[in-house]
Amino acid sequence: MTAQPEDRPETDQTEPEPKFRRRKDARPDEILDAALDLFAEKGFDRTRVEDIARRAGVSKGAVYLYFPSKDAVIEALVHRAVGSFVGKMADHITAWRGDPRPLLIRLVPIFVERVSDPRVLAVPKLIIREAPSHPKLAEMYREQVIGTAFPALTALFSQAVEGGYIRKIDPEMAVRCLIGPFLMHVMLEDVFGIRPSGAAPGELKLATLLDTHLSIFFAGLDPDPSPDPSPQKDMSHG
Amino acid sequence: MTAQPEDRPETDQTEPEPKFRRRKDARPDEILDAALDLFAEKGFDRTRVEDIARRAGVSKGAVYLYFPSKDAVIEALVHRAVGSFVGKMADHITAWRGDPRPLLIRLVPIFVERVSDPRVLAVPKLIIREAPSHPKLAEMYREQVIGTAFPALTALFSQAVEGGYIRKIDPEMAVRCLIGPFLMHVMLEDVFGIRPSGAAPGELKLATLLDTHLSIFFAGLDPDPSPDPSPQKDMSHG
Amino acid sequence: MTAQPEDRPETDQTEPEPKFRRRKDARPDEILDAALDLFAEKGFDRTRVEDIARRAGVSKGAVYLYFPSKDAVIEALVHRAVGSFVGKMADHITAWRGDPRPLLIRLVPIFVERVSDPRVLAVPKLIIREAPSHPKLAEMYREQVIGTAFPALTALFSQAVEGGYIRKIDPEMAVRCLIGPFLMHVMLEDVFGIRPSGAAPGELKLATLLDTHLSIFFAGLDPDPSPDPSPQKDMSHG
Amino acid sequence: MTAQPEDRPETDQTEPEPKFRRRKDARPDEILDAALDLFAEKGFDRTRVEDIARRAGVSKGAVYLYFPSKDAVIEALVHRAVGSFVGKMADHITAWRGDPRPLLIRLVPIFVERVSDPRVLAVPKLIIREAPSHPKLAEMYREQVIGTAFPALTALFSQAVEGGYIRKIDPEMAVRCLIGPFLMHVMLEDVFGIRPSGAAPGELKLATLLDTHLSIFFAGLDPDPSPDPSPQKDMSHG
DNA sequence: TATGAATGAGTCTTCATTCAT
DNA sequence: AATGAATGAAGACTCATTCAT
Repeated sequence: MTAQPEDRPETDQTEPEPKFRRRKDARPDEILDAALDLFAEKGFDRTRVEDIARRAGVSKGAVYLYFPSKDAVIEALVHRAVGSFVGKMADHITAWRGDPRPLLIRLVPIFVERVSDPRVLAVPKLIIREAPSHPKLAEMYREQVIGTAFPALTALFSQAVEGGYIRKIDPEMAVRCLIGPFLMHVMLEDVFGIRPSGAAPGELKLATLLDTHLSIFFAGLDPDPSPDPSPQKDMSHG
Repeated sequence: MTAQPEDRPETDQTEPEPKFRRRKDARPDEILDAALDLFAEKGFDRTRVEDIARRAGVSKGAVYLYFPSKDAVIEALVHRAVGSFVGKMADHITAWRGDPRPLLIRLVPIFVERVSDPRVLAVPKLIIREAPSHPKLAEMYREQVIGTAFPALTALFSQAVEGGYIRKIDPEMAVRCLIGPFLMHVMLEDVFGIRPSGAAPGELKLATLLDTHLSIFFAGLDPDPSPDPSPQKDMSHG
Repeated sequence: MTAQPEDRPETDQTEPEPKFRRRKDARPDEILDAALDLFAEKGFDRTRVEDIARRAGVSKGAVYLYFPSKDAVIEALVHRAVGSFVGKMADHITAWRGDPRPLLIRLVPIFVERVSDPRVLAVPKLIIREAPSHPKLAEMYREQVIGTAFPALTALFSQAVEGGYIRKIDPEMAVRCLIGPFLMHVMLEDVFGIRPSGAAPGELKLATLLDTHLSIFFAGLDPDPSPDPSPQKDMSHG
Repeated sequence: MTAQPEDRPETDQTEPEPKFRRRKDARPDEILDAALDLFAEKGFDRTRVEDIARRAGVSKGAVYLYFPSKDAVIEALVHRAVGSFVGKMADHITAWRGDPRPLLIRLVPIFVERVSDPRVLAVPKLIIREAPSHPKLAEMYREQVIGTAFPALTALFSQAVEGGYIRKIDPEMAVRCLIGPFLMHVMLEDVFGIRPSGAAPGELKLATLLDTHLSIFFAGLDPDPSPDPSPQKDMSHG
């Protein structure tokens, strides 16, 4: 998942005129940044093109200089967000053989760090909201992001089950179990403003979630000790 | 979470006039049902009051006979959905002492069955989408549903950790790990149309997820055996 | 060529409420009348939908209750105008055999009387102006009006030439010679405000044109007497 | 009626710098040519200044270097078109005494040849269309062209009637009868794409019209022979 | 109660015109 | 002289809401 809006400011530093900057090439990104903020805040339909323009520091008409329509703005937003990040991660995952946990222990923190950037997280959150009215968005994201990451993870679990490295579980479902807690965590904050006790507004404490989740998930993946006659695990409950 | 719109038609049978103005008092619910379908399909902003009216089989003006505004419709929708279900469940959870797994193994399937009803699931999905433009909705849902269920589950894990029934994990995060996979599963279907291989459109295969998830999650909750060899687990719970 | 907007006012007299008249069926025509006036006055592009609405005594939105778009208004205008008048005239013309002059001396005044109604004349004038931006309009008029009348007149002259009733002229061109003077007359007034000396603004003095034109045109049609001295003209027709 | 835009390119050959800023003073004319094409094709309102600029091969801003506004462009167009042609013709006409036919048989073909140039014809066609929104245009054309030509022709017929050279007709109307067929012919092609059978698209076959029209019109002008058997017509003039 | 015609505020989009470069 | 990015006023169209019937 996504955008690197932080890259642009640096190039601006060298610009001689900070006032009337006709930085034709920077404008689209500035507009997208403004749009992302507003869409995340009020939703696509409640955001006026003029709002986007104002926040980007340009006039209403300028938006149409770079994007043919309001719909094109949100589409460009998603397009910009789907970078090579997921592809690279998927490659690593696909190449892996054996117990997935050593790989995940390295990769999940990278993923977590990435989604810790509100701007990065904003895109999938936006897609979740606008999917019914903008199927194109969901389609793009599915093709470029979900469709790359999920099959890779599914294959990872699949070969691990076959190799006996982990418990016999449905690989597709395991992927949902791996990622789900992060989604839950993020949505709880985004939709209801519910944060872990002690977290400041906007603070996600993803590290705590990561620790808790992986400690449970990884332990839960251990192969069933049945070939081992000693009954050290007691499942005799309800 | 929750309407049972299918219940109403039966009660209508007892009405004396089945021809004229039948189900007079059912109108609001019919309108809400129509609205729910449309909001789920196209989102709140893209649904016209006239669409709702048409689908409910009434005139545009009739909607305003029962609801003062379009916003009131979506609010009533959420209001109707938050019944006593969650409260009852929360009571059970709060009363529980000891290993949470025996309780969860009973409760989770009930929860799963409930969210298997598309109409029930439609409400939280709607809230997720409309939250930024309708904070009231999220607020209601947080107060009545999330705010009841999550603290109860948190307390459940909390006492279990304290009692040594499960691994030492952050209880708030554990709740996210418990529910997250279901959210992930549902959103994958809803937003991207991604279903487990072999599932028909609309089919959720929640049972498979439930099996996989709980087998991992429950095993993952086992107290770490190494630092604490003595099985001090107390099974005396109610 | 053709609306009869004058028919409606009479039916209104019987209406009980002159104020809030929800005469759903009269509205479209009122809107078309307003639109015709304004289009004729300022052109299609310079006329705002709100102008039309105001002149028709309704709100902007009401226009969209009856017409899906501004384009649809001008199209409906032309559609309404192409009535059966031309068809009936064309039938008479087509049925005629022999010297065309006795027929024309009856028909042309009827045509002239018809185009004396400013509302009737407004439509072809509008089409002339909007043809490049609304090819559909020109197409409709060509199919229903021009394409009916001109071929009929061409055939009329054609058979007259063959029968030796008139001079050997190109029938297609003769039609242009028959109608052209009226077009010239009308455009002179419409475009440049040039009227015959002594005519009041808006007054067309079509009768004078008719007299002059037909006296010249009819005399001009006489078969050339020199090569053929015998008056073989056959006046025995319907 | 009249521009000769084709004249300019030749004069450019004498320019010393064919590479840089060639035809500097030709720019306005190039812009007008581009504008004329586009106005004729899509109408004034549907033509964007940028379209004109692009077709003229200059930037949008350049148009404003030569013309203060879009309206000024169309006005310049008409201004450029009203040359001395009409004036000279009118002088000839005004000077004439006696039967107008010998004069017309010479002049009408010249007029016809002139309007055979699409660029020349484009201007009056444009005026017809834009008259309601640009009264200034019609005014200019009326003053310079119509107001010169029509009175001259009217006087021509007037003196001919008085001298007994032609039938007693209304001179003003006779002018309409003389020019009308050409207008009809041209509009039929322009508005409805209706051409004489056998004519290629854009081909006007004005010669055929001219033959037909003048043969009828001239014969039609003959003084009524009945009351006066003696052929008093005097054709002896230059 | 119920209807649906009517309203008009709100928003996207276009484009003539300006102006820094 | 020339460019084209930028502006913002203007206008088509939508739709929540009202209200006469």
